[in-house]
Amino acid sequence: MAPGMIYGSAGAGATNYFDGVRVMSSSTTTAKEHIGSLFTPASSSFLGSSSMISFGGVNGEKRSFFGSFDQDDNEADELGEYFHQSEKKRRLTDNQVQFLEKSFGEENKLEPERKVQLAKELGLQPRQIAIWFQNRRARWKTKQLEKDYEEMRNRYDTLKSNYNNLLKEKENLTAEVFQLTDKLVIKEKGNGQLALRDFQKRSDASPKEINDDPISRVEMSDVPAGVLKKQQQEDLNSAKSDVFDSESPHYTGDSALVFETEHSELSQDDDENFSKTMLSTANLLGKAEDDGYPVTSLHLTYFGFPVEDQGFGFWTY
DNA sequence: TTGTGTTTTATTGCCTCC
DNA sequence: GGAGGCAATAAAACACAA
Repeated sequence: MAPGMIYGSAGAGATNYFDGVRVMSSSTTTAKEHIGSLFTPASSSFLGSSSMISFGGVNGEKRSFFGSFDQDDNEADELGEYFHQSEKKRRLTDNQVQFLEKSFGEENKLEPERKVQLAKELGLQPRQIAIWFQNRRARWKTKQLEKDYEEMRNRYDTLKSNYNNLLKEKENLTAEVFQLTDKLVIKEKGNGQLALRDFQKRSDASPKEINDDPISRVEMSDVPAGVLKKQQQEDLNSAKSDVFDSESPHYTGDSALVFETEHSELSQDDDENFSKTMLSTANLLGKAEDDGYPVTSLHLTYFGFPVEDQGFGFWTY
């Protein structure tokens, strides 16, 4: 705003303010002209308006009003200083701001009556009160947004932390499963009792039977190709165990191998589900591998899958 | 003292409501 | 159509480091 202008000049189609009231007009008459005709220095009710009139040459100096403000000064001195500021934008006094803040705290919207009342009490233009409230609402909104953002970020951080903890827990549990599996394998090795007596039953179960089973069918899609291939090989009786060598006392010269595990103790009914269990196991191993846990030939071997790579095979474990 | 960033006051244009 | 709210913006006032 140019110095000396009162709430904006009346340019073509411009918005003007007369005594705090917004005037939408194309008139070229400036608000100053209106105010000037009404200005009466003795009128206390016009103090606010006078604050918006150019004081160029009255004081000549620019001074920091807030910086020099003494809290002990009375209201009159304060207003006096207020009006002695230069013609440009003037900051409200501490007392004025305090008063407005208090009012804003009570209600952040401004009814017309309240606006006029505040303007009278503070010696300001009603329009100035309206502007102050508008700007104050904008500041409040910004602060509120920052607060909301901070709150959401904290919630996100908490969720993320919980997620990471769960992930870690899952990793630990998976590692534990593998450790226990390894121990079981070692235990089996110690017993040295690998049985093949169930071999015949299992080898009788054709791949078709397995794949026709609804449970197996669902799980088949999750079995890694490599593991599946081995399983199919086994089921087709086309592969010869590479784990047992021909000199092993348990070697029968037949294709698949079966360890002597709890499986051998299973009932006839349970045994029929053995192939399904094998697929489930393969599924588990495949998932573990997907999760980044190395599935060794040891694991495959333990669960009854033929393993070709003997670099770290069963007997040398 | 000066440059620069922040805050405050005020304007403008658009929108909604009555 | 007028009054008032809001977002975007301008510009003065202010704070502060170099």
